[in-house]
Amino acid sequence: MLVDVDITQKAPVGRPRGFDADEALERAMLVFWEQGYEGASLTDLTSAMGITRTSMYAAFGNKEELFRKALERYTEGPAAYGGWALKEPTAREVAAAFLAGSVRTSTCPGLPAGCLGVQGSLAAGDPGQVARDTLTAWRNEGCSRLRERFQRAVDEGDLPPGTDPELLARYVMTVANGIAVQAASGAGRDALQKVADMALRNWPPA
Amino acid sequence: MLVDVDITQKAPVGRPRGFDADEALERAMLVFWEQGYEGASLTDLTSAMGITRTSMYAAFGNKEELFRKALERYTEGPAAYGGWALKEPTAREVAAAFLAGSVRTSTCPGLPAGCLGVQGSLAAGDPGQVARDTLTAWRNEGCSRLRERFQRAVDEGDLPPGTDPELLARYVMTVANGIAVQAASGAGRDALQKVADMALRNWPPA
DNA sequence: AAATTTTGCTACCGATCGGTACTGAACGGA
DNA sequence: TCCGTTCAGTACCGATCGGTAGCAAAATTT
Repeated sequence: MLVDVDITQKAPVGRPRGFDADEALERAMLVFWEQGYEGASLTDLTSAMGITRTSMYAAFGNKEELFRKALERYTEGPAAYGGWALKEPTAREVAAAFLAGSVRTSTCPGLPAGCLGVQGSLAAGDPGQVARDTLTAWRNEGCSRLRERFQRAVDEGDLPPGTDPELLARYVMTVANGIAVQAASGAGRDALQKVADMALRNWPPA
Repeated sequence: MLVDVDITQKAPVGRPRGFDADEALERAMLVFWEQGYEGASLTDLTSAMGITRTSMYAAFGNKEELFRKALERYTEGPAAYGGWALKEPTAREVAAAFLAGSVRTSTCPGLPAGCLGVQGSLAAGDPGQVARDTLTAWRNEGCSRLRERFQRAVDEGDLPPGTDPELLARYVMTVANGIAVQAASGAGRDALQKVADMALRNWPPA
């Protein structure tokens, strides 16, 4: 059996889709962010995306897949501060950048308050457990990235020997998660940045 | 028009209810805690409560009222540590007791992980906005209680003059909320207690 | 121009949602 | 004992849930 591999990526036979899939995904992400997985109905989603149910299923699979892809977009978009923070030179700057990014994204004007990775689905009934588990894994993944980064900082002498990277990572992630909840409760950016500053006042010295 | 006022409270005419309303409410609270407001269907709730839909509506009103009453029970039960913590003699002990209580309740074996006041409803669609607002008010109420307590601590000299009680309260509540999210993500009691300890290492001296 | 493929649309699927009408039985007060 | 009230249970309400079938129009390939 011969298979034609599309090298030029220019030959999608048939009528091309009439909407921007990226922008549609962006809209879906915002709805999930604001209303959570269970609270976002297909009607909410598709009307925000500007497409019909048929087009949505053809382009994204189903609601769970749409959520997964929206989370990926969230990770590379509003939550990209997580990856950037890991590149800071010192552990303390990593933590500060991570918390500052969390504050900024959770309180961004024009965007939903809080964090999709937290309020997307913390507790759910049967039909929403896949989404819930996906988000749990997402948060724990972030925690692991921080831990690895702090472990490196210990190895490099950036953090005092004997420092527990696991604890530090959990601590930073806990504060970030709390910031997200507080933002969803209506807390403002300045107040939360002060909280983030306070959370770093006891950081291990270099 | 004459009205008979029931002074003895011993004359409920008609057939008495055949179930323990308190225990039924307890069961409902657990379902809301585990699955959230939107994720808990009436079928889930009533089958856990061991009563029929009719009895539930007669005894508690509707789903929103049931949730409100379940939250009250949660406040006086698993979340009673909040009230106890305020009675500690010093601000630092208040904060420590609050966070320790948050860790214990969020990771109690046999109970759902996390905090009903957080994961009950952080983001919701239209039908769940009342529950969401109720929880937001509940969390902000807790924040206010802490602020008042810390204000008193400042007035009494327990905290250094110039200390910002609002910031302290927000800080403690943020960490507690983060602990709840972490517990819902599977974090264990010991790990979270270490996080709570770390969060208090920079507490203002007395 | 023919062939192919996806579009956008309506209408619909079975299942479940929160909530209620109706019924017969069980209980208390008179 | 009889009346009045509330019980628990079933069956059902309209609405909405996530997901699809079928179709004519549109757009790209060959």
